[in-house]
Amino acid sequence: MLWSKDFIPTIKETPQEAESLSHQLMLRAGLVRMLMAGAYSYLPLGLRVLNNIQGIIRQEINSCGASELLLPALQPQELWLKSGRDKDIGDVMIRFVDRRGRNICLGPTHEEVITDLVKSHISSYKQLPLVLYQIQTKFRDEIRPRFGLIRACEFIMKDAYSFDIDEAGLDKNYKTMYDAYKRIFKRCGLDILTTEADSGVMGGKVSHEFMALAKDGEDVVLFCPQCKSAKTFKETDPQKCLKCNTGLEKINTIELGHIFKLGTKYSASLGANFVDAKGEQRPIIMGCYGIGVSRLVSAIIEQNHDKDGIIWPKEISPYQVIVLPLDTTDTKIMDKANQVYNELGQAGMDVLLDDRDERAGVKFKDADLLGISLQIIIGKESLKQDTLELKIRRHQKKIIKTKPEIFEEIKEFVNG
RNA sequence: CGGGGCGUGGCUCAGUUUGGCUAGAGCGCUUGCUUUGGGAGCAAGAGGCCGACAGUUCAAGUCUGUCCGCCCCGACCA
Repeated sequence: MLWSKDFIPTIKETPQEAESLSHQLMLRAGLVRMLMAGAYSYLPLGLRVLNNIQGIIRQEINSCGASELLLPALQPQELWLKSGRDKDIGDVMIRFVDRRGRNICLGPTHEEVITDLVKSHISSYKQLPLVLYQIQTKFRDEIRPRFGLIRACEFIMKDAYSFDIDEAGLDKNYKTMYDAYKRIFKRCGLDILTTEADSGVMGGKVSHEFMALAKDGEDVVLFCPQCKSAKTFKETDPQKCLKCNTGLEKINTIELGHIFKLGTKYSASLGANFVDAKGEQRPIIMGCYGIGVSRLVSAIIEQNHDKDGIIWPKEISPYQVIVLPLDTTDTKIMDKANQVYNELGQAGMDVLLDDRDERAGVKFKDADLLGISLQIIIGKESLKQDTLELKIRRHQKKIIKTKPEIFEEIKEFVNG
């Protein structure tokens, strides 16, 4: 992609509307723009990041034997009355009456909808277990949207649901999902803690949260430096670890994922039963597994940045390489830049060419701000010596070698 | 919803305390010349009903009231 044809509005100064660091960098790097509090437009670069995150999630969740589907955001409120959650969810759910007088809501989550769907097509233990998931936009009229994408009223969630004949099956799916979550967050370059958590509105007995350490995070978690374990406490705060008696530390985190053993809460209330081997009707045993996909973008930035801007983990980087010709009026430099750009593209790389007629300083600053993993700098020097200059954004390390050698370095970086 | 802060060209802000006549700066944008490896220099331009409405006054960006919007702290959550 050519920068001049793309839409990457970078901002030099810190926007007044943003206080938290990830929010500031997202705006400055041209990833998102606010439409109103809690609702954001994803610009081309932001969408690329989002797609990369979703790609990782799909790979890992598919490998758990789950099938992706897509449920409607529009839901009948009736389902929520049946499940008994209508009152619990309260005003967080966006409700309206359509022209036919039906009471509709915009889905804040989809346990009811998926249970209703599965109910009419699953009738035998032979059809179970089943794991379904979707990546979809959720709507919640949050009491206070804040920190940009961290708490938005419209956000993207990956929500998976497991259906089993017994607790043992649920335990197995739960563990599989738990392990997949660990892999997902690792590939996203995130340092996370898992905590035993309160199930809240979701219901069920057991749940775990996946928390990213972040200075600007809104969730305070109690962490035991000895056991490396953490717990969220809603009311009473113990001073010391219950296992080893070490003093607990309070740390700020962002909740990225939450998984629940739901049991029969939804299957029982909505009548999702199956016939077991003995011919008896029993409610399906369910689990649900959420990841805040758009929230991940913020968390990744919180954990991967320096004073100059974002440093994307390589699988997340909106482009793998950015090529910086330092003088667009010099045809030799531009020829070389175009050549490198084309060859990298032919080699299957995602490449951005900064073909703007800007001074070198502007290009360096913007490239560092965007945080694309690799930069190829083409100026008079590299032209004279017939070499290429590669800069790795994470350590700002510069490598000057011949073109084939640099291409080899890039390959190694991407695959290594 | 309760508490606090803010609202002035696209962006960051000054000016508001103590009302005063054509509303400013820097960045960005347009044109020209010069520059060209870490957000260039000079020159000439374009761009504003000072968040909205109502009031006080000879006079309101500035004072009063109401409303709207955004940010931060609390309950909620991925």
